[in-house]
Amino acid sequence: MKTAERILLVSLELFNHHGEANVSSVDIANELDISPGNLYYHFKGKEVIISKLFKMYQQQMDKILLAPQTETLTIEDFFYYLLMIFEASHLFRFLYRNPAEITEKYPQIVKGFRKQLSAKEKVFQQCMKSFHQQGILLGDSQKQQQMVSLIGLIGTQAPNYNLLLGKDINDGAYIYQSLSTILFALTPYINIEKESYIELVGMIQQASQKK
Amino acid sequence: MKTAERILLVSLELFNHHGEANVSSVDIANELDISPGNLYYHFKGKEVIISKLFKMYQQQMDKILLAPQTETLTIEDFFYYLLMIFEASHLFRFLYRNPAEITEKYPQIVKGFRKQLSAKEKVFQQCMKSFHQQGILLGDSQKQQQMVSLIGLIGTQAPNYNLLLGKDINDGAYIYQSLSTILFALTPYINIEKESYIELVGMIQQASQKK
DNA sequence: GTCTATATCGGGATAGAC
DNA sequence: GTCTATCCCGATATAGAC
Repeated sequence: MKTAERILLVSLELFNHHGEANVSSVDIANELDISPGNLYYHFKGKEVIISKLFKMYQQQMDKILLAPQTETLTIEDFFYYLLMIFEASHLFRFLYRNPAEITEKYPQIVKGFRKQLSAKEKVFQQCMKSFHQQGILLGDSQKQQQMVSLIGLIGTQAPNYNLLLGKDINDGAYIYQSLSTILFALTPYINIEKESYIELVGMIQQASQKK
Repeated sequence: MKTAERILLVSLELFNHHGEANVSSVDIANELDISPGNLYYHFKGKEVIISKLFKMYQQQMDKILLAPQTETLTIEDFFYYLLMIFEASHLFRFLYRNPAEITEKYPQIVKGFRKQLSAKEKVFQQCMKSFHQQGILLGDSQKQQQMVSLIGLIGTQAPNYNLLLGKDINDGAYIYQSLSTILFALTPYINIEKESYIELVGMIQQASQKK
């Protein structure tokens, strides 16, 4: 593997586990057993590394967000879809660990970050709308909007909340909890057959054990 | 006002607005028009300042959490109660801006922080239980637990989510949204008369305009 | 591409005069 | 209590040899 690629992977690993602010360029170089000078030959500072990592994240997410939005979207589809989004975000979870600092320190990525967030919310909105049109979802557009916000909040902040509670988030177990919580909030508003509901719960549990 | 007190107030202000990590001891001294040396005479470093601020927060919160938990707690009581908690947290919002870093950097306060969090969850649990016993709340204990977690997540992470969306959180408008979201999630599970519901929504709106 | 050595900068922290 | 001056240290960044 090329050095540049190794730098990116190791940086991602270290950022995810210790937080971007707690990892210096020297730390990265040490982990790779290369000199800081060499690191700087490939990437002129942490900023460039992070920009690159963000682009990688963006590419992955763009693919997921472009997943076909059929008019006959099922609840199961939607949760599978959420799972994919959450798993992709988990791989780049350092970006969500401290959004305030990251966006202040690296203003270049703020725009992309916000754009992606609103893209996600838009997709969620479309899903809700589709459910509503199919008669699956009860509740006016205001309720739908609230559901979308709640999904956004849970999806982006669940890792931080778990960190706050002192839990280790590296295994990604919180993803399963997030999906459960969303299902909990959504259930009263949807028409879903009991067996479909049970199947969905099963799917979520299965996903959690895959790790 | 004594210098020590002024230091605490100004520090809190700066931390809340710019984030603890972005405010150096020199920044604090400059804002107060005193020398860094003088600052260190009163508080030996940022750590001591933050410990003190956290204690102040803890005292405020302890008072609120000790509020009498009657067996006839109403939904309105509960939301008023949440409002008090959220407002107190808002005054010390820097503590929630980057929990991961704060707890790593200042291990002394971690214990207190977690203890307080679990105290809050415990109180929420009692409230849910009370509602259940009064026949106000539907749902088994698992649902109740999920509700408690959701309230915890919203209560602690809503500011960060709004920061992520690029909103200014200093006016505290997100508090109103948080209460609305919690009401949105709770409503399907509670027996509440239409007029009580409307009154509650009114209370929340009123609180938001108080600022 | 990779190394060593070094420069720079900012924040944290202290000594000693007033 | 408050100031100035200074030190220490870690992180960023670069120059130049190999």
